[in-house]
Amino acid sequence: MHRPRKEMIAETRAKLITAARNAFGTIGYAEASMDDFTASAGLTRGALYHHFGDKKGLLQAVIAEIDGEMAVRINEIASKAPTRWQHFVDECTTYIEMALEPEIQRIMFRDGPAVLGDPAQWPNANACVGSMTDHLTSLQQEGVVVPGVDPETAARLINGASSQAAQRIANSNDPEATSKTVVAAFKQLLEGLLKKQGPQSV
Amino acid sequence: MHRPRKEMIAETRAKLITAARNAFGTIGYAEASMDDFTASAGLTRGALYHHFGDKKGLLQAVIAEIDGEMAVRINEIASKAPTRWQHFVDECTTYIEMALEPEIQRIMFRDGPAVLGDPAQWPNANACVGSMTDHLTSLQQEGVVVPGVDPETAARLINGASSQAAQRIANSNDPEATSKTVVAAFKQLLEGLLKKQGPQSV
DNA sequence: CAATTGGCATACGATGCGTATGTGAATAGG
DNA sequence: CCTATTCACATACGCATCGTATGCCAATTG
Repeated sequence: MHRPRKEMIAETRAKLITAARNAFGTIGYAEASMDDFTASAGLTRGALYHHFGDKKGLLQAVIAEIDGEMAVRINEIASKAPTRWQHFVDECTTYIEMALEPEIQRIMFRDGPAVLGDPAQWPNANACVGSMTDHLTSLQQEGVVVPGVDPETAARLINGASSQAAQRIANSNDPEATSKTVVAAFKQLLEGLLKKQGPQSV
Repeated sequence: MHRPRKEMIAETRAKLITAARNAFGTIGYAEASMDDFTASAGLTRGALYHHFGDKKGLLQAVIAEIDGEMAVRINEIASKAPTRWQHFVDECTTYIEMALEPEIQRIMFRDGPAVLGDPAQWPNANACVGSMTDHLTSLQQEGVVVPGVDPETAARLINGASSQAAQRIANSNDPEATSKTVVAAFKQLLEGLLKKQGPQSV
């Protein structure tokens, strides 16, 4: 019987990540007491330090998990759109939709950068940008996107605009209406990447 | 002699703000000990609590000061460009340049949002966005910018892209070269706001 | 079955925070 | 000019949280 041991360990890690994710996503990283949320998982800080080194290490694990989930959702969008460009646009709007969740805003956009620094430097947490970069690269090779721009750079800039878009919608009095306005402006900005004439010809 | 009293008070406030700004901008908000940086200003936490209520209140004051300085620099750029659109673009690139400073990245883009929430909701700290919004509104009325988009929304999205642009340049191995690439991509995105044909006719 | 690993808890010291309270100097009123 | 009061700021205390050092028990290994 080799499994129970390994299973229990994995379960402990998962419980810690889940408990921390709940705490970080609601009251925030700084306000989350390690004693409190480890206790809510039926554990102590001893387990936390053993598995993740410190509070920042646990945050990294939480972020890696969320990033993975976001990447899955981004990739699920695939191939429903009539053109590759439209597909890319859909990907972006999906990203904005995900970014509407308070947990994602708090952990990925606010506390994460404050504690771990520039998100672009995070290990194991750039799946979404990677996906967008790939698509931009393809679109550029196909002649849909203007040749001058660096795909990864563009993906990063779009990411920044996306997160602002999501925050604006989420903090609005009328999210439904604001969403229309914001997404329209966002798509307009994306138009800047298109070659003049014939975006829908590919 | 009514002055010395008021002057001393103002000086105390200024010293606290300056000391906090240095601490927040270098080691970061969370790591900055109130005992330490008040002492470095020749004061104690008593003065801090008296004037600013708590650590967050002091951060708000620091942010208001930085925002004011950024707005001044943005407005100084005025009227050097041949067209109003070019003027707006220059404003954006100036914003990116300012955002290259580690102190601004740390306080305005990372710690600030984590501690005080969405920057769009900050009181007394939206001068830059306000300025950009005004220019976009004018440009739209003049027919340079496409009519559909909401100016403030667009300004916010551009702001998000700008901060990403700055972070990418600042964290690059070769900031000079990266700056060219990033600014080029950024300007390309801005093109999306222009009406087709004749951007330089106004 | 004995030895050892390691997953996790407990205990301790240190640090930083918020509040309550104290103090001395500057102002205002008579 | 003298007294009372305000108020800017310091000091003192208790509490929460963190990191580390240590201990224990179950599970694996040979």
